[in-house]
Amino acid sequence: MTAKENGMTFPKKPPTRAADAVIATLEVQIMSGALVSDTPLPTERELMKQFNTSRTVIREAIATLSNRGLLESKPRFRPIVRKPDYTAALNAVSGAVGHLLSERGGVKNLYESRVFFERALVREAASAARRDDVRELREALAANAQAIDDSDRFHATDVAFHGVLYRIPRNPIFPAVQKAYIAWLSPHREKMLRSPDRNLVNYKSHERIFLAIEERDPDAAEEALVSHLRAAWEYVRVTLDQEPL
Amino acid sequence: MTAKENGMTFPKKPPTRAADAVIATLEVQIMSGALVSDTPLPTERELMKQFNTSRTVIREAIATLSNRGLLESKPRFRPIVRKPDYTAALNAVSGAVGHLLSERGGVKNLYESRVFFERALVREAASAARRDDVRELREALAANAQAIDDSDRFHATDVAFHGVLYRIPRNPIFPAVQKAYIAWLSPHREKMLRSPDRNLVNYKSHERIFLAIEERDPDAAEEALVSHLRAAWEYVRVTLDQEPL
DNA sequence: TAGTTTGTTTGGTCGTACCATATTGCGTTC
DNA sequence: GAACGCAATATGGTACGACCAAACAAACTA
Repeated sequence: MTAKENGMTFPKKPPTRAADAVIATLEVQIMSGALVSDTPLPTERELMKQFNTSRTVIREAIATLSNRGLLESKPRFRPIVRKPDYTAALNAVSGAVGHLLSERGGVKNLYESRVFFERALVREAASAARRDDVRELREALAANAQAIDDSDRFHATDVAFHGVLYRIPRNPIFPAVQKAYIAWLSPHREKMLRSPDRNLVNYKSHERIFLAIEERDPDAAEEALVSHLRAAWEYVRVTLDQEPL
Repeated sequence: MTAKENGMTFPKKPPTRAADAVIATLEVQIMSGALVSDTPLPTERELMKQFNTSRTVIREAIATLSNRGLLESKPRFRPIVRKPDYTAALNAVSGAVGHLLSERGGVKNLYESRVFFERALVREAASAARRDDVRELREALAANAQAIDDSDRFHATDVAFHGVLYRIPRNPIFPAVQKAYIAWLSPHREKMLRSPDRNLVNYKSHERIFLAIEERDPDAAEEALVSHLRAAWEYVRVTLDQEPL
């Protein structure tokens, strides 16, 4: 009698790994808050008693959860529980994306997607920004202006200015997207030399964008944003000495 | 002689796990093509000879790479090498995103981001679509029309129609984004009842979008897209019986 | 030749052991 | 009594060896 005829077992046996159970349970405990965020996980030997399984399984589960971003494990320390937000989620792909960026056109594709996204952002801002948003944007612009002489501070205020744009639609996903762009593109940005001259040019661009938004002119805002980012891209490309991106 | 006195030990020893070396090596081999995509990895016992290490380390490395998306491992089969593309990258976040969706407003945020993204897509299509793009869109629309009576086929052609929009900017990231949206939102879509009536309404929306694009009218295209997706959302929301999304 | 059986390979799990480092706790010293 | 230093312990990282069950491959039978 073969297994086939025997029991009307599941048509498909669920190939369930023991580790999966542990993973699932821990996952639920983390997401439900039973395991508090930012606190260390119980020790491995504790968990193996708890789940009545071997350390192998526990360690595999920890590795998996760690790679999924629900745990943060440093070499010789207890893993830290991390209830992920959208930022962490996007962060989890950073490894895979890193490779894509190293391929031909990878960075350009990502940068173009950013331009595409921010174009839509400034249109949205120009047509739907609240008074508070405009004020916030104005303040970010002012801070940007005062940092023209200080390239480090300029970069920070630059990011902050764009960050306001990402917040205006009030969708928590968007700021996470910005962080992802920053994480993935900044390594390339850092290669470009900074100078007050460039800062001034960029500030002027920000000013144009802001004014267009303030005047509720989506087309002008989009155009300003595009020329701003395209120019920055050209600058990066040239600075990197024709490196085939 | 202890290891301490012996080697001119680094001021900071890089907390290098043995598994990391294996991971790095395999990573390079996969990305460089030395390990061909879609082929099975060598057996674990083979790898442990190759790297002169224990199976423990090999398995940890496999688990890590698997979670990073460079390997695809089914329960009792050899892991399959997968050189990741953007789709795989976004796929890697699906786990974390899944939980976010279950929280209040999660699905709505994601859906809104899709609306936001596709708004920009149709604008782009209306202003920059090539003749071929328009033709492709027309064909997708025709296929959509012929599937109104068949809800399953309608859904497929619906996705395909939107898919053309994602391809028009010719950025490989975008189709990956669409796949991610489909994967994350379709579970909710499946809850809604389908009917030729709804299909007809949706088809009409697609038609409006197409015509606006054909006439190179970004504003009209955007408006048509927004009303299309917002209506679909309302329908989902109502169908789900006020479930707090 | 087709289908079955048997033997081997291989991934999944387990237990134990050992090392190096973190952590803890105790005892010394000021 | 508090601060410091040092030893004991706890804990994570690695390794070895074993067993099981499923998958795979080969031999075998009808």
